[in-house]
Amino acid sequence: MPDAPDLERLLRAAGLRVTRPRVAVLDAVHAQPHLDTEALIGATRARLDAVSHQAVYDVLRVLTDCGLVRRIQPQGSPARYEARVGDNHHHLVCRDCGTIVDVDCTIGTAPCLTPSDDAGFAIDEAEVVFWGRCPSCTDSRPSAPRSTAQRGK
Amino acid sequence: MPDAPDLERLLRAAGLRVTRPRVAVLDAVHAQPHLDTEALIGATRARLDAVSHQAVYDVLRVLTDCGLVRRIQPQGSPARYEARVGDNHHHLVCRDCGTIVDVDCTIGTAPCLTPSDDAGFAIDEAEVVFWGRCPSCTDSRPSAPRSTAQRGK
DNA sequence: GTCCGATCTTGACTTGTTCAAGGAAAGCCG
DNA sequence: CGGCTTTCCTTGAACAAGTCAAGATCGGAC
Repeated sequence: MPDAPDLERLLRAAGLRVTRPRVAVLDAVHAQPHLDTEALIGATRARLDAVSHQAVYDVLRVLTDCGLVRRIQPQGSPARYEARVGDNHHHLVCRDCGTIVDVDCTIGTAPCLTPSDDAGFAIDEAEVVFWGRCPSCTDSRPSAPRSTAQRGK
Repeated sequence: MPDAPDLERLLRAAGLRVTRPRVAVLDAVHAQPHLDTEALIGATRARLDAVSHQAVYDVLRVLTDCGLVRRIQPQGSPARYEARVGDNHHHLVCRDCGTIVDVDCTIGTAPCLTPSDDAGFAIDEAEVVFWGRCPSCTDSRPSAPRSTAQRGK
């Protein structure tokens, strides 16, 4: 996990100004992947006691736009962010508790799959989400109710 | 495309009461795939002049729960619905205008892919979204701004 | 050290969706 | 066909996530 100078370097390399909120948000995303915005606001405030939620939203947008973080948003979940970018990996999502786990892409380069018929589209990414039930949810409730993904609150 | 008696049969087969709103919503979803909720409310009202938005939300939830329609929700877009269910097909989404196109699954049976490492998950579905630019957007703006998917309003 | 423009704070506002209470209608039964 | 029960729909309010806008503040070039 990169330390503060590394993070600053990342920001500068992307042509962004280095500010305390940006470093803190970027650090939080590196520290814990797949957090939603609300959790990231909390994690950012733990690093830097006062930041507005708006600042976090802005920073996340900027970081996403310049490719320093990736935004993912499985159905039924608010936006989540992760720092693994550029390696085209995919995700496993638990239908019961909402847990997200990374999976490496089997193929390697983006887009790792190509559709049978591209309908004339210029495709640049294939996003894959594997839906299922994580080990602990499988154990606790062998056959759970079908519901849209709800994260354990 | 199924006609009214077919739709009623579908509802009954799923163990649901047949009501005018349900038939109308189901018909609308069959008629035009990939509409969002707001558009579906409009389409439903065209068939049946007064329906509350809440009824449409409820009906869509029920239809989704019993598998008569499928709910999809690409990043940055509100929920959309389609009547093709059970064939495990995937989607192509235009980053510029938000257009969604169906693509048949190359493999055939769900889950059509398996991750390199399933982390102990019991996986039942692999959802694939191909991101790119549709033919008309490619023509009009050879290199467009990167932005979260916005549908042309 | 100064200055300019990018960035953050504050606070209100949209949008998409859900909750809750009561009235209406579907379908069973006689 | 008419009543009864249960499910469904209407109305209206509430909620969550995210966005907009105006002004204060800070980063970094000079």
